Amino acid sequence: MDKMNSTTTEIKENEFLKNLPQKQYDDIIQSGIQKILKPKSILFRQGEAANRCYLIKKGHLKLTKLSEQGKEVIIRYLSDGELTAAVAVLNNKEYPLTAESIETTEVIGWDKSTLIRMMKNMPDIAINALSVVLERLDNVQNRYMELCTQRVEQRVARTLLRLIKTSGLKTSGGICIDIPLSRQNIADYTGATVFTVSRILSSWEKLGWIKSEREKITIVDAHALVIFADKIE
Amino acid sequence: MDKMNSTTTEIKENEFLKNLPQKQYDDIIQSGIQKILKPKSILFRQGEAANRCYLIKKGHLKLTKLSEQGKEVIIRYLSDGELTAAVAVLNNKEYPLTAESIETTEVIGWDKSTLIRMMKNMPDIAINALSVVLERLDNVQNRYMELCTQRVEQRVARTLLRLIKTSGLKTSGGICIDIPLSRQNIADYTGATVFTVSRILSSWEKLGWIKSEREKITIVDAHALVIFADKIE
DNA sequence: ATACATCTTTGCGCCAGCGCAAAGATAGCT
DNA sequence: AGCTATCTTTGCGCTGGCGCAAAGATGTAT
Repeated sequence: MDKMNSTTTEIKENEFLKNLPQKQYDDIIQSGIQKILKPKSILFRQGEAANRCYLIKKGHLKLTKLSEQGKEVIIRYLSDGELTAAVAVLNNKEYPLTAESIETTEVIGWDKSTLIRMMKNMPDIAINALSVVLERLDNVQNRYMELCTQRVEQRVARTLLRLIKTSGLKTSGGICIDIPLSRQNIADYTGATVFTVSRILSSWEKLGWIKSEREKITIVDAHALVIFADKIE
Repeated sequence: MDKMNSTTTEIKENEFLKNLPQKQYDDIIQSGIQKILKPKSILFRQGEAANRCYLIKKGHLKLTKLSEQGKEVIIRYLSDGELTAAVAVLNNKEYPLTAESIETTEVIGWDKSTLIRMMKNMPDIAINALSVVLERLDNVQNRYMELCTQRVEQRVARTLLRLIKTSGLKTSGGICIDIPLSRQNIADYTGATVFTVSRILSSWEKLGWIKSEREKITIVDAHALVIFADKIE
């Protein structure tokens, strides 16, 4: 059992704190505030004044936005090494979305003045941050395009494949997605409804492509899913 | 007749080159390559090796992505003061999308080494760039949410209102969107089809909310459109 | 002027996916 | 063990918006 990684175009090659001398690295870690979140707790909430940005040391966060109709949309799942809420801090605004921990999650937070000071003293940090954010932008733009051009089935397939990359765990029965993931979550993430997602997953289970339990999905035949996701019709 | 601006939450408050001493400003401009694009010409194409990033001095760019099915999706319209393709340059990749000029457009381009050097010497540049990109990320995430939760009519309404902010021109008959904008463009931008967009605009024209000619739209009753865009049902 | 290309409109049929309802499955709590 | 809360599945009807076809409108080149 080991973490999946690499092999595809979406490798996590941008780390916020990469390429830094040990001394600077230590300094940065020191000047931040450590937090340990219990599962399912809120790190910050959409609409609150944004005073800190966070780096995930360990665990996973779910980023969601609430639409005016009160529907929750999942913008992204974040895992270790990723940065969030830089927007808000830099531009002195409200948090544009809500961040909730999935499991026990450790983060480091910096406030605006500290962040700015660090970036002015160590330009590499600003460059790294830029690189991380650009990667994220690219990701959302790709999903925006998919939402415009593909139908639900394909989007769900791609979503599962993406989740494998960040949270896949090899097991004897296939690759298991190592975070609790309900049908509703997938629906909120892909712009669909629970019902449709449930029907789709059921059909894939019948085909033997996946196995699923409550809030847990194991991909048995990833290849079949890849073919399906890339299928043009 | 004057350019619209401000009044709303989406003020363009992040400029790549703001807060810089004149000397540095001049230095930066000097080290870039000026280009003047004729209308409808390609600045860079999706998939090409990315060697430069660009700042728009004057004019408008249309950013599009081609889906695997060959459908064009409009990711964004950019206007003066905005930055593009930083992704590609920083991460040494291909351009993730195509940039095409709408009218005659002036840009300045920097290559990777120049950009990095500038950011290391003048951290404010990296911070500004970060701020610009974060603003863009926020924008796409909002539109992603809209695509997930709203129906075509509302998305089109919001799109027109957004375009007013960056490219609106007050005229006697209302606010005109000052770039050639076809039904197809709006469809590609909102994740809809030409037909649906055409029907929607026709109905609004009957209601007296807008007036339209070929590739040109004038908003007569912006207020009605705002009410409609915010309507929860 | 004429021809060609592109953009726009409208009718009509169709279906992917939603919405609701209701029942079954699974987990946590006392 | 039993109760409650949450998650999942499935049937069924409905519709927003797509897809196609075909005609009209507007702009551009020869």
